[in-house]
Amino acid sequence: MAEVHQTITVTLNGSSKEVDSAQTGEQLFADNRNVIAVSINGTPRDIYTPLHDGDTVDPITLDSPEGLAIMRHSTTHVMAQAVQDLFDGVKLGIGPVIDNGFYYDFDVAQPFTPDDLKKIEKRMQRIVKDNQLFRRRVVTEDEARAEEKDQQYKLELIGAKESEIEADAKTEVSSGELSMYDNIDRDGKTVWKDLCRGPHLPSTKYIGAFKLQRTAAAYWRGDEKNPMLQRIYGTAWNSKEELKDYLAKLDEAARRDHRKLGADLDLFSFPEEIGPGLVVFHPKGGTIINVMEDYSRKMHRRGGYSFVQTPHITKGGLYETSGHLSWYKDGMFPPMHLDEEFNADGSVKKPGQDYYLKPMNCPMHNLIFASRQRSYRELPLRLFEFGTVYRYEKSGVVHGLTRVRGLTQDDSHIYCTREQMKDELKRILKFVLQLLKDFGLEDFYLELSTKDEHKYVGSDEIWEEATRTLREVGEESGLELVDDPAGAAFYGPKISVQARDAIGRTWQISTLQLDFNEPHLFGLEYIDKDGQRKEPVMIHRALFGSVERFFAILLEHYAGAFPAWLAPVQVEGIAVADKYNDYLKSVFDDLANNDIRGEIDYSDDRFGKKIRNASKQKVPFTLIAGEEDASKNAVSFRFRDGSQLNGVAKDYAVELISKVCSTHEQIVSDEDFVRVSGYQAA
RNA sequence: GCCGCUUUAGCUCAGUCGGUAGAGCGUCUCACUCGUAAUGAGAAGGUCGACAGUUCGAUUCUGUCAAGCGGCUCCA
Repeated sequence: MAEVHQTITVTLNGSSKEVDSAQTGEQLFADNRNVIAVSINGTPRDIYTPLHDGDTVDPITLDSPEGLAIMRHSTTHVMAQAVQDLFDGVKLGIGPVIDNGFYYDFDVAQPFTPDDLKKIEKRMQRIVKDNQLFRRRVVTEDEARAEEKDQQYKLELIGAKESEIEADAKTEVSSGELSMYDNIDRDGKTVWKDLCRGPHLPSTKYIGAFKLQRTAAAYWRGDEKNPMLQRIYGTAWNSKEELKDYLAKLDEAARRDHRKLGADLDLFSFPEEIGPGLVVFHPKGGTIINVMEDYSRKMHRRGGYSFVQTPHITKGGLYETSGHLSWYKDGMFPPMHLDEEFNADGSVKKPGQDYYLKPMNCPMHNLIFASRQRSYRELPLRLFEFGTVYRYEKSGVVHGLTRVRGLTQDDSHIYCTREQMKDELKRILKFVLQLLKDFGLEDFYLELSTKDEHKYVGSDEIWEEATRTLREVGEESGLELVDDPAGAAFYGPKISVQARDAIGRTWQISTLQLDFNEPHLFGLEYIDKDGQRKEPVMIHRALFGSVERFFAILLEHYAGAFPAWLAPVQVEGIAVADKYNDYLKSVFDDLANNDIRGEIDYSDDRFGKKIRNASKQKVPFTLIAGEEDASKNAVSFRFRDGSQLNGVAKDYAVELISKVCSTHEQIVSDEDFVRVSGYQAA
């Protein structure tokens, strides 16, 4: 077939350009070897994709986010090829790009071993070295079926409607047409092929540095009724340095793991005798929890909240009314059946009662609201409690302090009128952000979770109003607002506050949920100005979320080096020799009288060892006393970075420490200390 | 709950090709009394996760269970 050359006009770098119709991105951007694909009218395509008159064409370079994703996706193809080379009868699932890397799901006879991963990685290196071309080939549905006849999972995707395809699977079959990608070796032979939407790199040589990280199992299409496939996770970067940096970041995250720090710093444990997901806080962890709760109580007192207290168990009827029993029965501990009595013939004389551990505080707060007639003058009524709840989390999901079976929520339910609700929500959001900032988190964004069509109660109108109100509050906050479709609880939409920690990870922390349903289910009402009974609106909110989880987040955020106000031991005392212990004790008595948490190391370790221990325990301030200090009635400070402030008069030292511990400042050096305390040299 | 891996002293980990175990740190004791990240010596500490099975004999092999880890699903 003879090629018909004609001149077409494309928009390139914002200006029109006339080019030969045989030209593709490959020729247009030939001078920049970093261009590995093109964006045609906003859609990423392979670099050799034919252009048409009127197209807007932009280069996609390897170092752009799109380019990096294309490189990672091409790497998963290489991985799949390596796996099929090395193992027989492998069926392919899907192989999408994820944050920082990629995965591919395989149906194999035997799960992969760490050794297998090494072999696969080696094979991948060879494929990359071979410099195979990635070539796209459009196929009809019938052709695709014929080519993938042994690949049951691909066949399923070929048959699926666009709307039935999960986000991750769209890398394979979305965009209206089906295509196969062939890997072609130097001899022009197709050595491997995969059903894929693309785009891909021009060839494997553009693949930078990659590493296979771990294997895991995953249900086909994320459904636990489907077969389990073996997933291999990998990460890929444009250079060895970037890969190294990324792996270092993972190491840093592992170093901060709250489970490890919790043991190292003697903060908490999960005794096997108690059961999975049930934590005990040791004295130091308990101290931190107390400081957190005390501060939170103080802020809530100032914020116009009323403190309530409710029991840990209840008759089941309460959760039937709220709907939790029908929605979350599997997530609740099974009931205790009490007070059942039988007749002599074995028949039931008295049916008895089912009592449940409470999974939620809201129904109990509703009963407090309903305990007497309420006036509009009382609204907004803000009930607050550190409420401990128990949830029967499935065995495989329990994880450190972030997913437990017993947890304490800093839970509040706010009852207000529809007119008040928007202002109240804004007020709460402000309150939340202030509190989180006081704990040292600074970088936030919001997520708006909307109705799950398969899991909700109440009318569409109510959901719309609630969602619209939350969206307005979110938008007016000035923070970034991200949508989370179908993420809401069954009773109402929510805004959650996401915070970035010291190493850039995001955590969902506070939630604000708007609920028009529960007040109705519980028949809550107040008497309005006009004497009419009206239904209040209810706002559910937790700021820490769970105290345990927030504790874990802080622990990881600070890597165990808490600012002084939160630190379990604020000051460690180390005498240069035993004979100065009594002198040091007099300083620590003064500190204790000023509510400073101090501890003297009376062990018979040597001085250097005591310094090392205090340092490993990440105590903010170490006070040292030896001959030089005692003779001058002074002490010497040592800070976390090893810097010092020597010969500070004893009383002045106590004053300075009291002052800095009343702030929320993070102090790591003598300079920080001088700045925050206002220290003046004598 | 599902898939895979793991479980040896308080912690981190060696080890036994089936004949009931060892180090470092920590703990305790003694000596040392020392000025900024590990003083020295000694001692205690383990039914080798639990229960079955195979075996003359099981920490080791097999099975079941439990707990932990990495994921999946779930998360009011």
